[in-house]
Amino acid sequence: MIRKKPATLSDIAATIGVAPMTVSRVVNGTGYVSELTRERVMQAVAEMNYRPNGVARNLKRQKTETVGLVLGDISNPYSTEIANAVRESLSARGFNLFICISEHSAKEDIAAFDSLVDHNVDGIIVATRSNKEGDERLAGIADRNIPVVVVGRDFHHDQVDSIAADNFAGGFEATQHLIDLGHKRIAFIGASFINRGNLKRLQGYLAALTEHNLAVDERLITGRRETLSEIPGYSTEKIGYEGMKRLLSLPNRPTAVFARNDFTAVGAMTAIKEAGLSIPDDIAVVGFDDTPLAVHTLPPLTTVRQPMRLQGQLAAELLLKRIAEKDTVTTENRVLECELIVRQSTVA
Amino acid sequence: MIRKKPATLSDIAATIGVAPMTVSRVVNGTGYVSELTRERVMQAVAEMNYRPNGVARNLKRQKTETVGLVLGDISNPYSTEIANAVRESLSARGFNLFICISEHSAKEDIAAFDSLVDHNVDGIIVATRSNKEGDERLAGIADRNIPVVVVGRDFHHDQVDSIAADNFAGGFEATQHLIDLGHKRIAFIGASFINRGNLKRLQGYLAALTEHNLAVDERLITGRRETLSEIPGYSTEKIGYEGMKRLLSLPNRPTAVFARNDFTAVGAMTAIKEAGLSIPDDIAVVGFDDTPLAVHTLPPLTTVRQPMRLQGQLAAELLLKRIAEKDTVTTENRVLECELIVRQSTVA
DNA sequence: AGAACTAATGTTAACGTTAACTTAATAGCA
DNA sequence: TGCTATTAAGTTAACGTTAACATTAGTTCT
Repeated sequence: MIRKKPATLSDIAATIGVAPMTVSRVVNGTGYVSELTRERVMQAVAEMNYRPNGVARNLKRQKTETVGLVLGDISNPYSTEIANAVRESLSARGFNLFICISEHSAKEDIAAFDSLVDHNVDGIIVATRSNKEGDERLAGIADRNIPVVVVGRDFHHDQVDSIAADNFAGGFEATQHLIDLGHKRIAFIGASFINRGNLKRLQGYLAALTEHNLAVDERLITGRRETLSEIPGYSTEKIGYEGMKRLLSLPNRPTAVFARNDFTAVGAMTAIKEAGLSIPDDIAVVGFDDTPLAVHTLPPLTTVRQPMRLQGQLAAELLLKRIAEKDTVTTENRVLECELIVRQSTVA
Repeated sequence: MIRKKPATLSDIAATIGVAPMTVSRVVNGTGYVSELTRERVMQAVAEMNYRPNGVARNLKRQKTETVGLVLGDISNPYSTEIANAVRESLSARGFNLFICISEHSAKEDIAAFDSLVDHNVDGIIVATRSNKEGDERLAGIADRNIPVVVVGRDFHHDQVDSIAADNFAGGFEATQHLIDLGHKRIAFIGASFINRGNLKRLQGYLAALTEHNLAVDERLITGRRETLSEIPGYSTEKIGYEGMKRLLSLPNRPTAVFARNDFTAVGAMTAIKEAGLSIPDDIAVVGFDDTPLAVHTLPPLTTVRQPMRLQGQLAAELLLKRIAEKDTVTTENRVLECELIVRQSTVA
C-alpha cells in the first residue's frame, strides 16, 4: 500500500471549489461562513480525513499552546506527581504537555531543552537535578525570553521562577524529631559524595545535630559514589538496603536513621528486619516524601511530606502567567513548607 | 524588560550582508560556503543567540525526527522502563521523544494523540490501556498512514505493529507453579470487574485452574469496581492490601495468592504479615513484572518477569522501520515470552 | 437615496526555513 | 584557447496555515 499524503486545507478547498481561507474559517469556527458552505466543508473534511497541520499553524500563529516538562528520574513518585499535577493544570487551560526524560547526563538535559525549544513550546518546566552545562544552556534559553520555571532544584536567573520544597527545614525537622525521642546516634542514608552541598536534606540533618550539640559522625553518613541523579527511583531502595547493612555492621550501630527518601527508607527497613531487629525499638526510621507506600510499610513509615502536587500546580500556574504576560518583571521564588508525618516507624 | 523576538535566519543574513540561504548552509553544514563567510556567520549566530526555528524547519522538511509515546500510568515501572528503553533506542538514531500522559480517560487519550499528530511527530508508540473511543481515533491516525506501534495492549489494524508480553502464559505459569507446590485454594488479587476479558493474567490463572481440575471460586477473585486504568501504579499496593484483608476474613482462606503485579503483591504481603501469618508457610505469594523491588521484599517475591526493556526497544525499532520505509506492507505482532522467577515468597 | 452597516467570500502576504535552480567566478586540463 | 569542473554565492518558490485587507451583495437606518 502506498502512503498517500494527508489532505491539506487547499485540497479540501479545491474539491469543493472555495478558497482555502473559507475552509480555514470553518475549521476554526471564526469569521462569517454560510450554513451551506459550512456543511459542504465539514463533509469534505470528514470524507478526506482532514486534520489541520499543527506545524504550519504554529508557524503562522507563533505559538503552540504546548508546554514542555523535563524530568530526571521518572521512576520516582516525585516526578510522577509533579507531572500529573502539571498536566492537570495545563489541560484545564487548554495547553498540552510534552514530557522529556533526561535520566543520565547534561548531554541529555541539553538534548531535551533543545528539542522542546525547536518545537517552539510556549514554555518549559524543568525538574531535573542541576548540572553545569545543562544550566548554561537553560540560561541561554531564558535569555531568549522563553518562559522557564524550575521545580525542586537550584537555578538563579532573573527571568526564571522557581518552586521548591523546603528540604533543609524538612531534614532538620526529621532529625529533630529523632533527637526529641532521645536518639543520639542518628545515621543518614543516601548521601551524595559528589555534590553534598546540593542535598539540602542532608544539610538540614547536619544542622539539627549541630544545634543540639551532637557530634557528626561521618561513618553514620552513607551513600554512593555516583551522582544520585544517575540512580532510578525505585533502585534507591537498594541503596537504602545496602547502606543499612553497612551501618548495621558498625561496631557502634546507630539507634535511628534518616533516609533521603521513602524508597531508601523501605530498603533500610528491610535490612533491619532481616537482621532480626525491631523497628522502632532497636532502630527508628524516618523517610522523606510521604509517597503512597509509606502508609503500607510494616510498620508504617514516619516521613516528611512535601507538597508534590502543589509544586506541580504552582509551576504550571507561574509558567502560564509568564506565557500570558510576555513582559513579566517580577520573578517568584517559592519555597514550600514540608510537614513531618509521625507514624510507627519512630514511635511505637 | 521587554521580550524581544528571537533572531531569525534573515536577521543574521541581514546583519552580515549575505543571503539567508548562505546562513542556512552554514547552520546545517551543507553546500559550499567560504571559510571567511562561515566564520562571520558563526560569530553572528553566537552573538545574536540564534537557534533555528524547528517549527519552520519541520514544515519545510516535512519531518520532525520526533516520536511520541503515549503512556497511561507513569507511576508504574512498566511504563517507566518502556519509556527509558524507547528513548535510548530513539536517541541512538537521532530521534527525540515526547511523552504524553493519558491517565484517566478516552478523552485524554484522544487529546494526547491529537497533540502529537498536530506537532507532526514522525510516529507514535501507544502503551495505554485500550478503550473504544481512543482506539477509534487511533485507527483514524493509522489510516492517515502515520506510523503507529502499540505496546502491551490490544489493537488490530493492518498498518499497526504490536508488541506485548505473553500475559496469558505468564498468568498460567504463575498459577501452575502454585498448583505444583500443592496449593488448592489459590486467590487472584487485582481483577477488573469492568473488562475482565482484557486481563490476560487473570485468564491465564483461570485456565491453569481449569486444566488442573480445580474449581474456580469467585470469592477468591478480588478487585475493584473502577477500571484499573484509573488507578496509579503504586496505589495498587493499597488494592493488594485491601484485597488480601478481604481474603483473610473468608471462612476458608486461600493458601496462595497470585497478584496482578508486584505492587499488589507487596500490599498483600503487608496484610499477611500484619495478620501474624507467615509467607510462604501460611500463604504463598506470586507477583507479576519482576520490578526492582521484588528482590527487596521480605521474603523476596516470586514473580513473573516480563521483558519490559525489550518491549520498548522493539517498539522503537519497529516504529523507526515503519518511518523509514514509508510503504511497509508487513505488519508485525510480537508476543514476548515471560519467565517465572521463583523466590522465597512461594518456596522457603 | 446615500451612508453605514452586516454577511459571505476572496486575495495577498507572511510565519522561518530550505530544496532546487541559477549565476558567476575561478581552476584545471586537453 | 576553449571547455568542463568546482566553488561560492544568490534567487525563487514552496511547506500549510491564517491575519489583514479587499470585494461584493444585501440590509438597515436616517
